[in-house]
Amino acid sequence: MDVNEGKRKTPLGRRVTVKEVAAELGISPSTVSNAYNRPDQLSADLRERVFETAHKLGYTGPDPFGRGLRQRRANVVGVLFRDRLSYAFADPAAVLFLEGVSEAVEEAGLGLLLLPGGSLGGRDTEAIRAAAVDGVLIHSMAADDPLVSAAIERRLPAVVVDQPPIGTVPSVGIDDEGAARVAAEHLLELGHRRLGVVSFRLALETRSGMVEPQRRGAATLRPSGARLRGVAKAVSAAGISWDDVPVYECAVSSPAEGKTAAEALLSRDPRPTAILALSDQMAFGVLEAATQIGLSVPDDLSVVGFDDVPEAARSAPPLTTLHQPHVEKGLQAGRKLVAQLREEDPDGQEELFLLTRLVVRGSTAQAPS
Amino acid sequence: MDVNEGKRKTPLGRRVTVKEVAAELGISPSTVSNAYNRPDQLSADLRERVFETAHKLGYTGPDPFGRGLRQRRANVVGVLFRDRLSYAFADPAAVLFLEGVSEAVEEAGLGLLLLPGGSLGGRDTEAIRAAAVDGVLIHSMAADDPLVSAAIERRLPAVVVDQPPIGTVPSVGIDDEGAARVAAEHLLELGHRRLGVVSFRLALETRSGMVEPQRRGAATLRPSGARLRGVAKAVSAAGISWDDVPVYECAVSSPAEGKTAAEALLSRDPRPTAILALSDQMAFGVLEAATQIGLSVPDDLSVVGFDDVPEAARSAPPLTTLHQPHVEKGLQAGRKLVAQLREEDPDGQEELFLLTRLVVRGSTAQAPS
DNA sequence: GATTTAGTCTGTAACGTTACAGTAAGTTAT
DNA sequence: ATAACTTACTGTAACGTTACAGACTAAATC
Repeated sequence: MDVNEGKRKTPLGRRVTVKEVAAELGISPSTVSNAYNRPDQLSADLRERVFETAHKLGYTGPDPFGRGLRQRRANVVGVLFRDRLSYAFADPAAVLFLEGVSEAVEEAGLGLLLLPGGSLGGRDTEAIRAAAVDGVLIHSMAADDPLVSAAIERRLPAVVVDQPPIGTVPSVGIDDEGAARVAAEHLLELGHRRLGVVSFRLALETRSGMVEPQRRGAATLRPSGARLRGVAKAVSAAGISWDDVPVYECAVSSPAEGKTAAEALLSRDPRPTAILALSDQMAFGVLEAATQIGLSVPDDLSVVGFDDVPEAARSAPPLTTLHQPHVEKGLQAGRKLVAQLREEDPDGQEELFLLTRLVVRGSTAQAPS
Repeated sequence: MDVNEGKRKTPLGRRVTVKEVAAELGISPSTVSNAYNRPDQLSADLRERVFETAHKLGYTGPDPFGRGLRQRRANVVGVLFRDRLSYAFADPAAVLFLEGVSEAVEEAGLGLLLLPGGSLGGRDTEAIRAAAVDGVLIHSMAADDPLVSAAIERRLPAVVVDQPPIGTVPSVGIDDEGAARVAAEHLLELGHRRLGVVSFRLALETRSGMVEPQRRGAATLRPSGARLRGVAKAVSAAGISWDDVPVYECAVSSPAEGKTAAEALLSRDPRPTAILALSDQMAFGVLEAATQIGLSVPDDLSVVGFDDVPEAARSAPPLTTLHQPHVEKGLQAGRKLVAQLREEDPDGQEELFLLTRLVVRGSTAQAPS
């Protein structure tokens, strides 16, 4: 149960503290502390002697816990993920986001603490309550997630990503609706009239399968909900009934799920001539399904992805996809959080939108006549 | 400079503590603490009342710093990376490793703190010294890296990955030499006699370019050094002089660098008929270079990768590569560390080797005659 | 009726650090 | 010669928590 059953002693017995180093040198503990934290407060000579005796006694620098308690600061920012961490690492888009975040925290000299959203079902708020962090980045969580409330309650500086601002908590994201609309319009302009959509999760709870029209509007996860709205607007504008466009919801954004989704969509009659996937990962699964069924992409089937992960340029065929600046998103979110930590005056309320663009590659073509 | 210039007050003024909650209810602070940490130590009724008043006063649970100081435990494990964190996230192999680590820490209910190895040049040991962690995973660092010494000096439970055990610190890795030998033998068995090798970094300092024979043995980074040894043994056994096999060292393991490397190798006369890349990322760059030069893979050029990242199965052509259980590696390393945290009796000295295997796909074929 | 056991709750003393206010001596300016 | 700085160091009081040893009651056992 508990992580520490055994005895809790350092090999050498007791832990060495500033006090002991100070005693050994006949100076004040403050001076030892200053040797590590404010070199300008003592002579270079004494500082050197402090380090020497510290090393001799086995003191390895200020204890993080004592320092944290005193300074009320951890020099760490937390990132809160919707699902288990291992899911985040399996999602290239999330990884690119983290790449950007890590750039921001590194330039500020902070550490990066990853916090799991708990096993998919049970939302365990313990980790977020007990985390020693100065601020937190909330990544793509449902608006009604108890984890978000737990984070907000701690009144830590925070930034939310891919979701509307909450109270005074600023946000960073893209225009999901507009972007998806552009992607759909690309297919419509190529003459496709029978589309299929592969979406990822629409709400907190997990499910896979076809999405009935009445459920489409009720998404609590902003990205998928807004994107479906964008597609709906595009097809309606083209004179196609949105209710007639089949939408498949995947529980996780993976090639395997995307393949399952494509199999379901492509077995319908009439068969779609184009599939729009709301993530590249799922689009790769769509490509695989098409190949397996014997459909040629883009001749028999056009496929559009969303994200433009690096692999999209290398797939067979190269994927037409909606580019989203994932790294930049992480960088901006991280910087926004760091700014809050520094200035303590939240520029609040602010919502930052990053630009997207359609990248046309080899997976889309004119609709077959 | 400092992260906190401004005033450090909670919106509501002072921070609420267990003491205040206790005072409000006329009970002992210990009891309030117990309400959160040891529910069996008080009546369900009182516990409920504690939570109520806590909420009323704005107390959001035990402060992580105070708790950490008292318990001498953070419930967090750190992962130490060789380079900047953003580099780690850009490397799929490192990400898969993290996926495994996160699985291990989640099953133990711990957080995951990522620690940068500092900007490539300057090794900043500050982050590792000041990190509030219970243990640390040291990922693929050079044996002589000052960061490793800093970590070891703190006498934290630790596990090193892809590198020999240090003192009593156990390790997890693969048989790099044997694995690389298998990969090379595959090419030799296909009749290739003119090989080229694309390696990643051999030592702590960063450089790119051809590797002269005398430098090949002096690698301080275990994976690349051992793998080159494996290739050397394979080619020597086939009657080829290792000194005649061109080796190109890339500063980072990326497609772009791999492409540059391949361009250098393929412009040599006589041109290699097979290239062995020590990572899939670099192999993808080799494929790209070949296509651009007008060489067909595998007809004109065979390419072998190393890692078997998921994308290897989807590239054009699908990549023959040496499979390495990255996720498993992270999982085992994480579990080993957690075991140390729990039992405090390091099973020490232990070195765990995971199994690898060659996965033959479409990027290798018989040597052209 | 005496003794044990179990269930609740309490008081205090660390945990290791650094912010802050201050002292004492030396240096420079007026 | 006095005042005003500067440099180098000191002492103490928190920071917020929980481990630990016990105390008090009520119920169970002999």
